[in-house]
Amino acid sequence: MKPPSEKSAGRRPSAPSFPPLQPAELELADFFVRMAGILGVPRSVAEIYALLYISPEALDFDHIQGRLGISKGSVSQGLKFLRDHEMVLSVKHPGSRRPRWQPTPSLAASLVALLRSQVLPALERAQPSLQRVLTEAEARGADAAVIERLNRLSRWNSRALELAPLLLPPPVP
Amino acid sequence: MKPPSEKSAGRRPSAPSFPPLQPAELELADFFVRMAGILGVPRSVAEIYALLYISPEALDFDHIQGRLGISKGSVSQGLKFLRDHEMVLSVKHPGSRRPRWQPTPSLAASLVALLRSQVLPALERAQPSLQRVLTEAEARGADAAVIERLNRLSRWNSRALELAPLLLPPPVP
DNA sequence: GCATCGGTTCAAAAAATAATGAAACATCAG
DNA sequence: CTGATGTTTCATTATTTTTTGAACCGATGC
Repeated sequence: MKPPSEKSAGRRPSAPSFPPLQPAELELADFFVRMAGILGVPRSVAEIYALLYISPEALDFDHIQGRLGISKGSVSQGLKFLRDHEMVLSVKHPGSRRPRWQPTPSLAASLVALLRSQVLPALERAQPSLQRVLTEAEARGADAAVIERLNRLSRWNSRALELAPLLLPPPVP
Repeated sequence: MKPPSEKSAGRRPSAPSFPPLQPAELELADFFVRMAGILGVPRSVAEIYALLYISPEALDFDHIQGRLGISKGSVSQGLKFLRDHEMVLSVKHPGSRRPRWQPTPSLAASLVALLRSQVLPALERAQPSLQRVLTEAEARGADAAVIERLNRLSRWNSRALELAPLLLPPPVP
């Protein structure tokens, strides 16, 4: 399916004056990249998260870019993604205009938010479709076993939809 | 992240003598494709599953290829994937040499098998890494908060590993 | 044997996704 | 206002993943 191309071990050049990732940092990044891969989150995003996760201090934009050796665009988009999913927080250091970033306290909550954003929309979009398919099948007097299958699927989906908001309460924006 | 290219709505030409997917079938296929997409399962695989799911009869290789209008290679690989993940069963119709395929009775079980195969290996590979990262951090007297984070992560991971076989019992092959 | 059926494999082509970086934009300080 | 700073946008490029199809392989029947 997706044997996620291992070879990217070769380090990219870091921007001037920022040290590249150290072995332990690399290893953690690797872990996050792999996990993120399961849900199709791009590596640059996972790397940013890993870096913030292992850093004692909140880091600003340039630090992130410099240490990971990735482009401005990637950092910007990566942070946007992480922000949107409530996986990072900005702290405003006094004396500097640039926000610094750190992971939100609860990784669990972050994962929940992420799943939520991935799965829920799919379930929602599916609901009317499944309904239609089912009705159509019944209308044309389709095979009983098939109708039963479709029924189960549709019930599943709507139950999941009902439950979702309870288990994964949406943030109050 | 992955706005899964909608445009593939244009139907591919079906092989001679097999009708293309009907609207209801298309709609169901769409649903499965979307769901599969979340876990990075390729569309051809999802389409095959959807077709079997909505068909009253088990279908053979040529039927699948013909109705979906995809290549032999894709059908072969797709069926292999579905077999490997215990999502389809072959029934041998008497009088014909070719196996016919149908979905396994429990979609839930299938999903579990799929998740299992995706998540478990990642957790396993991660365990020693996380351990190393943690030890290293402690050894060099890293920031206490970071050590705490890493600890939690590592504990999480190993707990998940312990639990996994209980929740998702491996098949007896 | 050897020809045909049923598929599988795998290198090459096509499609999808992610990363880059220059230009555009927004905000703040003066 | 105006210039500098800090970030976002987005067309282009690079990378990765998926699909294709022809060559190949292993039955099975003759």
